[in-house]
Amino acid sequence: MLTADFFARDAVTVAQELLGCTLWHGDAGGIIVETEAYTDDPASHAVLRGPRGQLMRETYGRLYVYLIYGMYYCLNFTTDTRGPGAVLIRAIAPTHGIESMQARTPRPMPVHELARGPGRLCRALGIGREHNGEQIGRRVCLQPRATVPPIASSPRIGITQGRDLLWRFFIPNEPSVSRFR
DNA sequence: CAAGTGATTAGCT
DNA sequence: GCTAATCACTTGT
Repeated sequence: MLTADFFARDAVTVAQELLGCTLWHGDAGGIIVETEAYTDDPASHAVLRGPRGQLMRETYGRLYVYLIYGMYYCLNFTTDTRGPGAVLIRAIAPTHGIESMQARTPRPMPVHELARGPGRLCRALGIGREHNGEQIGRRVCLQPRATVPPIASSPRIGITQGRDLLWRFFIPNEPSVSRFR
C-alpha cells in the first residue's frame, strides 16, 4: 500500500509514478491511466488564498477534493514537503467493483467510460466533499504498480494558463484515457 | 457547440 | 458584509 511518504516529492514526479498504480475506494478500484501535475504555476489552485490553496501548499499525502461547475468532483492527492503540489487523477481503467460503479451512473455505460475524465472518476468511485483533507490510506487506498507502464505527456486539459507545460501524463492506447482536444 | 450548476474567491464597500 | 466572476467538466443537440 502506498503511504504519505510516496507523496513527499514534487508533483511532476509523483504524477508519472502514479500511472499504473491501482486506486481503491470500498470495493471499487482500477488502474490509474491519466494524471496531471499542479505546483505553483498560474493554473494551480495553490495561488488561491483560501483553504483550497492552503491544503495544497501545506500538506502532502492527503486527498484534495473539490466541486467544479456545480455538479462534479475532482480528486487530487497533495504532494511535496517543500512547497505547493497536487496531482489530479483524471482517469482509471476499472478493474473491480464494476457493478458499484454502474449503480452510481445515471445510465449504463461501457466499462472503459465509467471513470474516463475526473468528474466521472469521482462519480464512479463515490468520492465527494466528505473526503476532502483525508489522509491517503484511510478510506481511499493506493496499491503500487507491478510494472512500469509506457508514459506519454501533453499539455493539461481545460486550463487557460500554463498551456506550455507538458504536465498531463497518460498511458498510450488505453481506452479509459480521456480524448485529447 | 452551448448550457447547466453551485461553491469559492477576490475585490469592493 | 455583499456581489460578480470564475471554474483542473459533462452531456445532449
